[in-house]
Amino acid sequence: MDVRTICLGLLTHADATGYEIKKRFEEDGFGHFAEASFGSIYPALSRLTEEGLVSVREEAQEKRPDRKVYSITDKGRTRFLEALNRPVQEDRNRSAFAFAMLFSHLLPRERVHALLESYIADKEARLARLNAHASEVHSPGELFVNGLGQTIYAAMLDYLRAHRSGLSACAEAAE
Amino acid sequence: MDVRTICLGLLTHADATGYEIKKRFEEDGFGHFAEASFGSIYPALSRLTEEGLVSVREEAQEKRPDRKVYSITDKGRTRFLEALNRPVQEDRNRSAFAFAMLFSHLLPRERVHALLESYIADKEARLARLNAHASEVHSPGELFVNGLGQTIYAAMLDYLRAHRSGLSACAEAAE
DNA sequence: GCGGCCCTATATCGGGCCAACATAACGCGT
DNA sequence: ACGCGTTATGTTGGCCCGATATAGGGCCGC
Repeated sequence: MDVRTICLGLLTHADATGYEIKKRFEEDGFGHFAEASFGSIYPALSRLTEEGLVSVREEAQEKRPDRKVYSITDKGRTRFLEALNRPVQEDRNRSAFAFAMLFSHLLPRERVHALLESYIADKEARLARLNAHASEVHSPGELFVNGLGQTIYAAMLDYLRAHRSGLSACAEAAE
Repeated sequence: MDVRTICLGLLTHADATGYEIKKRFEEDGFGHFAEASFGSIYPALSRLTEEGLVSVREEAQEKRPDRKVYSITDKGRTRFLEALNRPVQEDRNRSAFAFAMLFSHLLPRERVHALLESYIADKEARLARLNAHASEVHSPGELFVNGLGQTIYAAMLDYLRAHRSGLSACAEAAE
């Protein structure tokens, strides 16, 4: 699932600029499963244009940089379907928080506590965002993925809240 | 949480070769939160050696490549603690499965079904591995992270099983 | 009214990281 | 005798991210 494919997917919904592609994933909360930085989106769109998988129209704006609005072409749609039918890669997750918790016995109690609390706050915010967005979801697939995300965050929050005090206590003893 | 830090962390537990570092994360099931490929582990260990954060002893084996067993140095432990006390990066998750499900209305019913079933089987296997490893866990931190992983997988499986038939039905209608 | 900050918007660059490949020998099954 | 899986190290091409650059607009406080 490279960034070019992610861009093609977004463009099957609606035309968009590179900036909008990035924002949409963040706002819709699908960032849990797929995201990309500007440093990969802009080159991806350039190359998709070269390959004829998307087309561009430049909308000159007064006193702002030109908007480059990208549209997916028929060739692009075909290529996207091919990508969807290739074997899917395994999930890749990386959590610096979880990694740090593996070494909680090496950390001061306050550090473990602060890490836990800010992690919980972050997950709460993400859950709320997904929940807020659930009503304006169109396709059954989006509803499914939104629900999956909410399920994961809710389960994590339950667990984190249930174990927050226990871990901090252990860290204290080892300090 | 770069690969050098991950390697240092593993080496606080026990000396290891590059090969063993990779295996340990896979076997222990912590691969959900942190993992690295050989293509980054070996260069990471070389550079850690240059920087004096780890030391190497070569164990020549007959008729096998030499094992290079790495040990963390005092300087390495200090550096690792510094890394643990720096602000943690946000989680990064990428799921080609979830991304594909966003476009289930573009896919044939059998494809959606096959994707779902193999995804469920994969998560079941990972949950089982975490569960099997829970008994041989030493530190409270590891127990916490193991439990967090199990919680996530269990919640995902509940959700996937509850919604597997619904999604396939929708894909059929759109085919 | 002006300095600071966030938002829109595009783009590049260094460096990190991965997948695939290369090498090499062993043991096990068939 | 052949292939396959496991131990073990390493390189390479290419993808991707984070930081940075550029640039004007709007808004808030002072």
